[in-house]
Amino acid sequence: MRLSLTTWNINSVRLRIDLVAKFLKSARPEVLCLQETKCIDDAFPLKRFKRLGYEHIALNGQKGYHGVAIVSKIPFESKDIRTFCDKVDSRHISVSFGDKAGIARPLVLHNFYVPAGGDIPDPLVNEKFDHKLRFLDEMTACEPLHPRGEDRHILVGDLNVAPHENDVWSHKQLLKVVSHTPVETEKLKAALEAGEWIDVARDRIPMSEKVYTWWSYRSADWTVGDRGRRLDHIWVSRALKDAVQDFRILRDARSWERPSDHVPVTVTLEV
DNA sequence: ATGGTTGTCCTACAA
Repeated sequence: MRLSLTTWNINSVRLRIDLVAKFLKSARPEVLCLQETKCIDDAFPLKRFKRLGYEHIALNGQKGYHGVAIVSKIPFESKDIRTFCDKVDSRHISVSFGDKAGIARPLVLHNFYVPAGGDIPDPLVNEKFDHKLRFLDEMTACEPLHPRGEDRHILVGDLNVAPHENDVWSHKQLLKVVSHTPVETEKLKAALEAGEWIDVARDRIPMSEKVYTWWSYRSADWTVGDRGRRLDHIWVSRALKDAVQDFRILRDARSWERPSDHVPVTVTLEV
């Protein structure tokens, strides 16, 4: 069975529901993981997704900020929500796929929205950066994020860290910019290694090649200088490494009308 | 150059 799965920080699902519909109609992934939905669950555009054929929906929203969702064409067995750093922020949701979807060996999917961390990369002065670092530490320590043996787990989301030199437009110029500071990149790599995850983008694309999924709104023309960062990630457990058939970043979506600053990132697996 | 833009929801705040 082909399972295509997209992660996309949508920066308000209500404002951009037409862009989401446009994407789903053309790409038709089985599963879409959204971050920064920015609405309470009662305000989520459920009917629109159902009309598009995405009838199975798991929500963890909050008013105005953050918010994650998983919308799916195939049914899931169970849903789980975790909290981090003793906050009620909506930054995680997970589901598992199994018999109901015709999948014999279970698949567990985690969708994350890691704190952005504010502007100043010093945890002593900037509480938001401190929160981000503690959040990453908790991810590393979180036992359910340590798939072992034949466990088939997928972790996606806006992790708000660009871990490698070629995950940013200028390694040198971004070393003191939140998202690419050594303390963050080391903590993200620690989380990856603790779970023995495969970073699908870097498993498929040579380290020497620039790869971005986000371009700031704070420039008149996002294409000038191609000043992007790779903040959105898809990780799979080792048991799924050879199941990966395709990986793509829909860069074009950054040019759509009233776009999100992030673009959809899709993996296709043979499960 | 130390700016710049966007979204939520009403005034700053988070990203």
